[in-house]
Amino acid sequence: MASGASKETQRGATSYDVARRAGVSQSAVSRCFKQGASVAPRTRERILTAARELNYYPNAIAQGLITRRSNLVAIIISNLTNLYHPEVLAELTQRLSAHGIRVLLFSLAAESDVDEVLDQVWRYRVDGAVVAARLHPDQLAAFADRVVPVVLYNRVGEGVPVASVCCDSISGEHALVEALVEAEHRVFGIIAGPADSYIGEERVDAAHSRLQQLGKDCRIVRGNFDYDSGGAALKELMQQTNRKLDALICANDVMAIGAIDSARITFGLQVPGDLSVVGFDGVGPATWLAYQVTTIRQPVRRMTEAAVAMLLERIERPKLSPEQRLFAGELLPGSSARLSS
Amino acid sequence: MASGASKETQRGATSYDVARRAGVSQSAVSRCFKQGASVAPRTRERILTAARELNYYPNAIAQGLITRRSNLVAIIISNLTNLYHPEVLAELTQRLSAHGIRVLLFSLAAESDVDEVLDQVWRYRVDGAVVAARLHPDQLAAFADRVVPVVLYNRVGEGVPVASVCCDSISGEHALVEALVEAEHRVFGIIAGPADSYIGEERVDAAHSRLQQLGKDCRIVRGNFDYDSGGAALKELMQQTNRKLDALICANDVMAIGAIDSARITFGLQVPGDLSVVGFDGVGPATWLAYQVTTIRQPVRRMTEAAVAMLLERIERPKLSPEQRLFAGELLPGSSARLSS
DNA sequence: CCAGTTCGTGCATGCGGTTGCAAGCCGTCC
DNA sequence: GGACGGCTTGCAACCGCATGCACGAACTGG
Repeated sequence: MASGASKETQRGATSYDVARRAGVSQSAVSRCFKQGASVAPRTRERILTAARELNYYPNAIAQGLITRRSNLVAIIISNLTNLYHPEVLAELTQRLSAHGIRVLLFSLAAESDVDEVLDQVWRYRVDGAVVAARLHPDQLAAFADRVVPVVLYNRVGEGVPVASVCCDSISGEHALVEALVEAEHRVFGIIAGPADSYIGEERVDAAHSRLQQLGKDCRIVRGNFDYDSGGAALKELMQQTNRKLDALICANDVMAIGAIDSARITFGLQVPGDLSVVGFDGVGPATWLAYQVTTIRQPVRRMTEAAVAMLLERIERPKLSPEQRLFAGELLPGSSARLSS
Repeated sequence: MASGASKETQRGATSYDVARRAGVSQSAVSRCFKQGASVAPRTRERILTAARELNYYPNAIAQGLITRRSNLVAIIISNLTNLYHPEVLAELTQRLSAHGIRVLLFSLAAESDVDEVLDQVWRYRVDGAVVAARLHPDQLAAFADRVVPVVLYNRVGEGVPVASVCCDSISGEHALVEALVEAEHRVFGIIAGPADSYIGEERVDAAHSRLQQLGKDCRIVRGNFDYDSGGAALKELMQQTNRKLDALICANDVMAIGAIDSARITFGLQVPGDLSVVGFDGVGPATWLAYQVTTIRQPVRRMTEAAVAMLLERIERPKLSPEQRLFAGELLPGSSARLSS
């Protein structure tokens, strides 16, 4: 049934082939596959039968050419390996699929690839793009010029007004800091993300400023969001604080986990007994028994849903203003930090 | 510079626009963007200038229509969330990009979505597909019928001859089993993957049969590849073996980690002192200090490279035979198992 | 029974490129 | 000086489908 490669199926039957077999015109076939077009039930039946027999599927490429709608959306991700939410990508593609839109995936190995990627994005005449990578304002402006809607994911258009969906770093970090201060921690340290991560900086700034408001000083060391850098940064902070560190705020969960392991194994500390550690994101491993990281969980499902909704709206109505949607994360108490509550 | 939306850039300049501005025919423009076509240097210069001024990019959709090459490859993944190698996707897309091929990503939420996905795959006239999902033989046959090359990733065409790239489960599990037996473990347990995972079954069968050959008995409990199921399966095995279990073989690393945490925290055991645990895959967390899982690391880079190479070959020469490439994994000694070496 | 609708269908055109063919241009060689 | 060959370039015909328009048939109402 699935085999039997006749001449027609060899290279994909066309609407003409179907038309001939059903004894109608090509336009009838086209209408038959279009929602809400006027076709008599009997004809439709004949056409659908012929189509089935020929294994006909409308050529989306040709459709795209004539309708000027490719039904393609580009997803541009800076670094899949550092995407500690594989679910984000899965959720986005599944939600877009549900709306009849296909995903063209671009993964950047390096910042410098952005222009090459955009080149391809223009060529494929995508209907829109979801971007989880750092784009230069000029590059964002190029999207506006070409009237292709963009939604940034956990990024903001630095200077350029552009639609975005983010998890609220500021309120999240404030909550963490307040809980730590409330529990009377004394010596604070922060492990930042890489300097070129906007969201990393935002988290660190939020934590830092709230600490200052509450009259606490702190040391900041930079990591790069990965496991090893968490341990390395902890070591650095231990030196700087003469081992007095008792509260550690990490810009993401993976570094928090690295720091926890290092604290326990390298420094022989109790977590949270001697050192409280908090993270951000709520990734899978954060909930593992060995860690149970006290962290802020991003509402991934709601965020991806919002991103898709915003993008689809803007594909329909390109003039829509560049709304920014901010989602509050949920504080997961965990047990990597001593909290008073 | 990047702004200034003139009429021409509004909806994408066409080759006619460029031709008019450069004072040449449309075909000249086309040739100018085609590798190895004959265009006089002076003309080319004029055309490229005009193209730049108009922000012209050839319409890949139109090119695809006429050349019958979309330069699109579908990547079909069963469940991104369970893809414990995010790098696989990143590597595949980057390698394909390097060859001028774009990735159309399909993520399956459920098995039942396969037919819908294939529908779209046919419509977009992709040049080929990389599949890391379980397809029914009929579905694989459909690819053959339509002459669109497929390469399976860590899957095999059950009954259907189809190109594939796999990590050698059998030799990997044999190595692990032999090392455990050599170190004189006595009571063996296996945590299997879900029944519908071909590769999971293969790993378990390999471990089981080798154990039998070496005169060791073992108990098998099924998990589903995730963290929690590792702990749950360990609990089950502890009951079945009356707590005598001293060697645990897990079908993947994540379950191994779940089991390690559960052994230490729930059962108060030493790993590897009281219980040796081995996994499979070599995912990131397996190397974390707290675990250092003894496991088989898949050579992801070589495997993705091979997958891409095989696919490209078959796009050029569809008649190529359905080769299967098997890559040996590397034994990472780790420290979650007591080994004699 | 005829005029006015409504519905269904075919014709023809165009989306934005590619490419075979032939014509034009120019230099070369006998 | 004329024939010839190579390099450029334009012409025109598609690729597979969507869609405005016109026309015939069926249906309705007076």
